[in-house]
Amino acid sequence: MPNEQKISRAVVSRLPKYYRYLGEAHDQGIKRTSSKKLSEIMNITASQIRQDLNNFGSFGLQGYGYDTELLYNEIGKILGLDKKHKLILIGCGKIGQALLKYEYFTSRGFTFEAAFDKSEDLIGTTVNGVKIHDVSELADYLSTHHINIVALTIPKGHIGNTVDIINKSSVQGVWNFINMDIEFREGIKVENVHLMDSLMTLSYKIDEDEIINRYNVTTKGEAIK
Amino acid sequence: MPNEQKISRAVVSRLPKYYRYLGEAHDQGIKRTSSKKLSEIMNITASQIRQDLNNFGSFGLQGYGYDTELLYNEIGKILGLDKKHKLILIGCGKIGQALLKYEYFTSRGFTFEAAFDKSEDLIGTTVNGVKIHDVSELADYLSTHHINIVALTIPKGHIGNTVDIINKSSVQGVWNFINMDIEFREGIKVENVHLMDSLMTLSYKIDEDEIINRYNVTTKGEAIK
DNA sequence: TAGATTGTTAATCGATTAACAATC
DNA sequence: TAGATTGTTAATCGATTAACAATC
Repeated sequence: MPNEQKISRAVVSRLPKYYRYLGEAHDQGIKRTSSKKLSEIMNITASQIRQDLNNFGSFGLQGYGYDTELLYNEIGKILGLDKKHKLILIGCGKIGQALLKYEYFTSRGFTFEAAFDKSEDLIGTTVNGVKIHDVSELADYLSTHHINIVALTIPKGHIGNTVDIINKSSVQGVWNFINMDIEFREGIKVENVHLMDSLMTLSYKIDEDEIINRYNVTTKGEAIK
Repeated sequence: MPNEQKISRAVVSRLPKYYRYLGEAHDQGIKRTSSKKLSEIMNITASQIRQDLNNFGSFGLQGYGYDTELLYNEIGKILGLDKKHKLILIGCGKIGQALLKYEYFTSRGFTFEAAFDKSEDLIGTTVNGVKIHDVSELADYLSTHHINIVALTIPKGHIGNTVDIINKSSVQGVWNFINMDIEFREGIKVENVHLMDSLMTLSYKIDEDEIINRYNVTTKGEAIK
């Protein structure tokens, strides 16, 4: 609150990657690492790694480097993985069910407490131990259970009053798989997974050289010569 | 080739977003727009929008703005959406099947030609009209069919020689849902969907203020006063 | 001790924002 | 014509890289 010095999104986006590589190193029994060693396996400069870490503290030792496990755990704490996170799922289509079944989330402290759908065929059934409720019970559920994160996996056209219900709850974050940007109330953090955007980006990359050339030649005089 | 002036990743990541908003405006019958109007609905500065577009050409008219449909189509072309893309799916779990069923991909020219899995229960069946083959036929399939993009949705531990097979094929891009960074041969473009990273990022955002405070107080002297 | 590597400051590079002439 | 808005150049801001003193 006093020192509201935000960390840049570029840094934050690298944290899970550090966590992943440190976890692998730790699993391989590597007790000690350094910004130089990490930079080689991660394709990030050693300087950037040290700068990134220094946003949060000093975790290394001069002349030695970093203790793999210690750094792994520290980054885990920065990412909030030392806490339990309670999730609910709204929308139990294929993607939603995939999330319910992905054990890796549970092992990192993210557990689905309930799921919601409007399909009669799904309501009352259970996926990986998680019960699917009628979505009409959503507002009531959220007012009687403390939930940290909502995973939103309903089709774009079926949102209805879901956003309102979430805004009136004490939910802290929304993991949004719907292919649109949704504004929630102040205080609710949003992380988007826009699959269509991702696929379009891949399509762009594939033809990038050709595309740049096309537009350079067409529109920029000097590019012809 | 002559003017290999790469476009920054920051710009590229905004292109699908422009495409999305322009598509919505077009659907609403809005014939004409401007960097100012777009900036208001997209929370991007007008200046940045104009800079981004100018990487590819001049699509507007002074004093007028942009023709919604024209700009929509131009960005579509930049993203390669004027071409057909043939995909195959490797790994027919829940996420894979979700991809097979998502009609929006097809409507943008991305079609799944075949799917592969190792489960006896799935081989020979069909999901949304796409036949599931034995993964042992993958190398043979890729050598006899021209495929642009591979969607990789197998569990981390079951990769086997899949990467080798892809590297030996003429595939242009890999849409990777496996929670690890995979190096493919030169020329194959990769787009990652790291769901665990995404969820960790959300977890970070939720506790961001607290985390920054914790580390500031602990490690930075001046933050205490 | 000599070598290694951090934490951190300074330099560079790149991306975003501002400004404005051109012109519809 | 007057007003609007582009395309583009210049200014600013922020992120990355380089350098190095501190020190294990």
